[in-house]
Amino acid sequence: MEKILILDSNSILNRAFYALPLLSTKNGNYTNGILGYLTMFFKMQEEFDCKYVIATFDRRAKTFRHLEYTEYKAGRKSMPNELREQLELLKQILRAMNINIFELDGFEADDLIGTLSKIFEEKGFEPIIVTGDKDALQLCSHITKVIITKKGISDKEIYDNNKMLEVYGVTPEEFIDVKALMGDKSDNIPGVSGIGEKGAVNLIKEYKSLENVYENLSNMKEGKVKKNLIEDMDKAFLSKRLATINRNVPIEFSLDELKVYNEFDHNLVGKFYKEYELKSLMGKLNLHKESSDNSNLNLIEVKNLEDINEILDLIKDEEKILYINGNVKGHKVSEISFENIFFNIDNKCFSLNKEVIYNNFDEVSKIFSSNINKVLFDSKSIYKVMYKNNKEVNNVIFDITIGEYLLDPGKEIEILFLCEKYSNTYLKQEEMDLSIFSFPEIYKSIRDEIIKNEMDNLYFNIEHPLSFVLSQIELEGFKVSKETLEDLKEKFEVKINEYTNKIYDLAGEEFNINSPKQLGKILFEKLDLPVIKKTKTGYSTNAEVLEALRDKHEIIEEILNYRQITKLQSTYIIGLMDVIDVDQKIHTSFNQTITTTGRLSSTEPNLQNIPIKYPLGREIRKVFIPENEECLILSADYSQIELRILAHISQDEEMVNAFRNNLDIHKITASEIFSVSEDEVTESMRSKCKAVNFGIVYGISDFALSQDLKISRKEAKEYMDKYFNRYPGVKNYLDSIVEFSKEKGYVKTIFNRVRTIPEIKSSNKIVKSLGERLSMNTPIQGSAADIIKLAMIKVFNKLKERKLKSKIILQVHDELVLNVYKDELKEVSRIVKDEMENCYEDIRIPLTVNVSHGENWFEAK
DNA sequence: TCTACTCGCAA
DNA sequence: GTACGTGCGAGTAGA
Repeated sequence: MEKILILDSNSILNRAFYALPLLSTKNGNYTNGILGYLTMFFKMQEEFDCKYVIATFDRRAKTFRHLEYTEYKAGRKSMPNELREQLELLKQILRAMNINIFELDGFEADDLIGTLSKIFEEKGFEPIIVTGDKDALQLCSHITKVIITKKGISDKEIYDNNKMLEVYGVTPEEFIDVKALMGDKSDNIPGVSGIGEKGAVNLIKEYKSLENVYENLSNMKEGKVKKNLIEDMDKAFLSKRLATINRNVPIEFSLDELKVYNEFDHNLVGKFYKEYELKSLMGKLNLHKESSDNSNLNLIEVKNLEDINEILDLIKDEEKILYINGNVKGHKVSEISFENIFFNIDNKCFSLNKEVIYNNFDEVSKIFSSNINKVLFDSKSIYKVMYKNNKEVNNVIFDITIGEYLLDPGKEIEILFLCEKYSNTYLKQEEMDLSIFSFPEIYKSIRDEIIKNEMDNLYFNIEHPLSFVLSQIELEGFKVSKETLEDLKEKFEVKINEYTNKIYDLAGEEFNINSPKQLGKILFEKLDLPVIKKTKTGYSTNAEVLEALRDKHEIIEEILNYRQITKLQSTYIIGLMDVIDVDQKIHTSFNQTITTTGRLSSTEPNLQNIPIKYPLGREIRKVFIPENEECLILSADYSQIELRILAHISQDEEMVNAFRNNLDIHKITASEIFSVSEDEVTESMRSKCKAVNFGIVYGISDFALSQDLKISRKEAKEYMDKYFNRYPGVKNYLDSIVEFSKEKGYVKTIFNRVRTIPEIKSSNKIVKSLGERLSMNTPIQGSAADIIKLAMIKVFNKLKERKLKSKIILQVHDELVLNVYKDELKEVSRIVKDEMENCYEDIRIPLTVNVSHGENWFEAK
């Protein structure tokens, strides 16, 4: 029997939308509902392989049910904008996929489905109805199946006549009467009060129909049920009319008009998927013509010196571009090495495995040091592995990963995806090696897009050269003192034991203090302390909660101490010990393509979050020491760079003046806000203003500010309002940037770094205000990131130009750390300060940098 | 071994 | 009523 798939589209889309997180494309289109819908569709199609597919939709017009009963579906939430905008797009995609769309004013999708399934059953088809809604169960039969999707899109239940009898004990037709009795909250169908699913099913099982229930009312035993039935008789019959799906909707069509699924233009649909970034669906299409044709992509395996010489010969033509994809493995610097390398010159592609590479390393190196222009994927790794072996990499003109990052920051960069996005090549995971064939197209597309978006200065003068600088910083590393680490470890261990014993004592039993679950049990059940806050899974035991309980029980203080010191011990002491390389140094790894604002991030280890706030944690900085006795650690940090940038772009007169006169900005702000003279500003006033400034820089909400300052949300809001009153220029600027973001959907930094803000279009108030804060904060934080990156390059080049031995060894967002030779201290201090302060000259107010030095990172502050 | 969750560090 | 800057990492708990 020929199968036909009928999709209750509104229902499925709705389920998918709420089941998946709110995904959006870089252009700000929401796609989660569509993705879920299509994923589910492909699953069904794979299982049933139907010749025809029909998608039915509700229309916005009122239906006969609304005319009969004005309250029908009353109180139902209107569709959120994020979902509504996906409807039209879904229809477009479905049409392209040869899926037949049925919708009709005055009728719900259910009625169309009922009618269609009846017609097709009569024509000898086997209809398969897919919906998230149990209403449709009345439509199943011995032939027609109804599939109910469960738990979003992953699970399903298949119903036919027999399954209905098995599960409910009633036939599909009888199920209408069950609904008439029990009603339906979501459709606002009243039913009979006091009768739920169980009661309704039992009545219909016994009497077979609603009509029969009422005919036999007199035989029924007295009681609540009978009373309710009598009282709600009108409601019951009304409910039946509402719940009955109309299977005689006037639709006319002939089979020849129906489009046959699978005869659609897969490439056209592929374009839709590509545009809307539905990459997981790509594999469902038969675009694999290109990838199955990949047999014509002939990767030449390089086996020996002779083959390498062939490449060396080819790259003599310096008009050409050499594309390189080198996979580097290994975490520690001492362990990194090539896993393999792919070259593409003039569309001739070569692969080298690690044996070949290392057996002929000098020859292979010549390819990298040659004069031909090169395009790389993840240039930093290549620099690292080559420079570690004292080999050069010359004439790198582009790095695909960094380019893509600028076009679409905050998204993981995958080569297979880039092949799809920019060169229409669909490769499977195991065909990854063939991606080198797509490099020329990917490169040209990304480069052109960068130029088109006026990001060429940002790319070529900042991000591109920065990659090399970072590679050198990582290779240089930060020397650490194992002895100091060991000392701290022992010291902390003693304390941890003390705290642990005290806590066990006070709790009256031993338990795992590290487990919030177990700790919660002790605190809030055994010791009966008041519950301040809950998490998804139980009691909250975070610092804020413990702080509030401090006076309630001695144990709290001990737990806070325990937490503080175990954090230091495990994350920092043990954590750092694990990553010390054979040269007694720690080599962090900077990620240049992670953050949405343009900041760097640091991993293995993260050296950008070494403690400083509290004395005990700060001790850890003593571990970080100079390279040798001739050296010192030098730290240079920008003073208030974000606020200075805010003053610069907002042109707020007061703020600009404050910085021009190099005043204490938090203090000034406090005297403004609290209307007192500067001398009268108390420490508490100042710290409040500092928190407000902080909030603006990091885009926190009034809620977060109130948490920080331990004040009410209202008060927090008041501080912010006062702040904006005193700095009208700032207020103006922030308002205008939010306007800009709403209109364009993105914001930019001083150097044209772009971040799209899809959140700003959200109908969810929380998400939208998050979007507004991101719009305000990204230009500030991002511009600061731009500037320090520029400074890093300038300092690096200056040190190199002067042939100084001192080196940059770390960046912590607004701080550069250097290993300085004592005999170079004066010169290096001057260079660092000068280059950092003056790397961006178009700024209206001075950037100031504080430079200090010491025997370790602790002292250099 | 993997994932989800909670917690806490920095700029 | 909700859950409210980011990125990294440790640890527990459950599959």
